[in-house]
Amino acid sequence: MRPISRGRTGTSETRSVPGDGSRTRRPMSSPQDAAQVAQPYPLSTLRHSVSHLMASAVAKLYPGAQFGFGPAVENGFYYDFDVAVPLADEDLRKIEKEMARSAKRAAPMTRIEVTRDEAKRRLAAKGQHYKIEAVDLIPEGETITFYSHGDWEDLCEGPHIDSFQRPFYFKLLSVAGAYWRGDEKRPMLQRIYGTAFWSQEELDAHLKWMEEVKLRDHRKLGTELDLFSVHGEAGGGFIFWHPNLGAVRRSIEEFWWEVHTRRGYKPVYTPHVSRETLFSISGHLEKYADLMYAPMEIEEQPYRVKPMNCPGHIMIYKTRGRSYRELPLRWAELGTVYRYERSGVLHGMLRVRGFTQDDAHIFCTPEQLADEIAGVVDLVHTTLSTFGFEYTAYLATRPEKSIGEEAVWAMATEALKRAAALKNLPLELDEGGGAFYGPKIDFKIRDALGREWQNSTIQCDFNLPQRFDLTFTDKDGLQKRPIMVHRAILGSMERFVGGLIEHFGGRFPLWCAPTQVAVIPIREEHTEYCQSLEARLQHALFRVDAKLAPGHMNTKIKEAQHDRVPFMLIAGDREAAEGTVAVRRRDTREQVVMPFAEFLALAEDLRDRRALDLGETTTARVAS
RNA sequence: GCUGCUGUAGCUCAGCAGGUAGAGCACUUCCUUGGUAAGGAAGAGGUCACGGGUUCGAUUCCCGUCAGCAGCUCCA
Repeated sequence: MRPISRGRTGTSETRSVPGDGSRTRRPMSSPQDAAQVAQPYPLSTLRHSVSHLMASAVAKLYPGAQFGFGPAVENGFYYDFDVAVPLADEDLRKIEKEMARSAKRAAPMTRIEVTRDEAKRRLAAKGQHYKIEAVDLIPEGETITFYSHGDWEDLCEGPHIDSFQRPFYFKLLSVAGAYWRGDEKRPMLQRIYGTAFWSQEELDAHLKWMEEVKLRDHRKLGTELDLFSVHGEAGGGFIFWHPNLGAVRRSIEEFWWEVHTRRGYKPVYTPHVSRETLFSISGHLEKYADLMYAPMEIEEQPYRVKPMNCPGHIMIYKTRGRSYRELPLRWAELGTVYRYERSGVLHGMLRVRGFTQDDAHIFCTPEQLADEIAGVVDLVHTTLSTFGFEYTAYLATRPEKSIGEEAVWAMATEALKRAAALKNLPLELDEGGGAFYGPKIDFKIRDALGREWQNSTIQCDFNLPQRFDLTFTDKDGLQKRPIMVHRAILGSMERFVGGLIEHFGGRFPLWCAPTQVAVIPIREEHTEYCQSLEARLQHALFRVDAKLAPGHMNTKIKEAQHDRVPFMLIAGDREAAEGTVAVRRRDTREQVVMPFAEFLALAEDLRDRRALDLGETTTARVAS
């Protein structure tokens, strides 16, 4: 299906939607992909064919163009070109027009088989040296084919649609650089992304979905809702959390500590800077040197800012002898780490240089491993479902380059499997995807827009306990080595909250919304009553925005709507006299009048059980 | 880091073939006392990202730096 993209698998085909910034946040198929009506060819075949059509248009418009690969991808297709001039958006429109013309002119697509030499001869005749290289990537013994339409032909395994006479709808979306064969040491080509569908409706729906993605972009909402900022003066990749997002984070942290405390985790705090020695014992200096910041000198000793929290937790473990009686130890830290990321990869809150992991380490015996992992699986479920995420779990097994005895790997992998089985967690297999120091379970969550990202992880580690010579005294009096489990559920506060902004489109559930209740007086003389509402709400620990400044009620309602405040309480003569409030929920224009105490009880209930919705009111009368 | 693009008021953006700038929203003040998404008027706000260069003169042209955007490569 993607013959000419042989040699490239996976990652790049997940990047077709603008606004996507990281591999851990791949856009999945938009809903339209699934909705297509029965066609003789899969959508990907159409898209791949359309990429050929695009290539032929580029060949015509930009003589001398060299061609790379042009596969169908998740949400469309791309083709890489080496053309002398940088392509801009206007060029895309030009190419689209030429595509439409040549689709009419040169409708049928035909396939021919050639020998390896013939293939190279044909490509050499056109001076297509990337394509000649591509021929060499085709395994010996495989049939080599060209597909053509009109006077354009392309090395390609197919399949393709039979003819551009079939109705189809396409759009070219963006252009950006891409290294030839994904190798940064090779020349950079220009990649044009596009998409195609069988019907105009599907194309429109997809474009609309892309618009929605753009509207929800956490960077856009970050400005619009006064959530966070980054500053040139402070350097890229460092997030400044504004009070609004601070409130969101605090709520999440409280929730996080709550569920962790329930599961027997204890808080620890470790320094941000340590002597380099610590990281050379841990091996980070060697393994992760390129992501660590340069040393700073303190009294002639090199110190480093921490890229990970684990060595710190290990220091605590090692302060005294440990008995089997006290295992498992579960130590948690919202630990802020700093990692060097190349400037070009920084992306809002999703890819930064300083971030806070919701980290924890479990020190346990091999016998305890499965139960401990099962506990984390529970915790992952509790946490993710609170935000309305569905997820898939992947068991990542031993990679080629790894350390540790086979028996230990087998034991830990078995423990992961057993834990999953215990919790009825289906596991997909990620063969050889484990860390070099142990197997793991990764969780991929699916957000409200159908995009997938990876945050939660449970990793067994045989390496660090060994490097730091961790021991515990077992029942039999022998010194034994504990297993260390690294686990993060949210991943990092930055990435998780950045993703949450998009998942909720800025409309946070009540429990973590920046402002939870707006109080709006109808006239200035209702200020006093509104102040009393504000005080009572604040006393109940709600974040309240009492809009008491002079100004019109309508404007205040508009502001609260803009800020996506879950509840608006509006109060005038009647409400002040009766001790009631007119409650208006976000996303509806309806209001219900109820006694303030009733509202308070309702809101507290929604908040305290961290409901995703804003509830319903059945008892109160609808305001006239 | 690489390729391409971008940086003008708090935000969204005009403008300038080189003669130091404008709109809407937001903000301030005054008027408006309004029952569910923008009442009216006036005002304030800019070293046109920063540093060099070319020029009589640079926000505009050139170079560099910083930051951002779309990707590539790599990760929570």
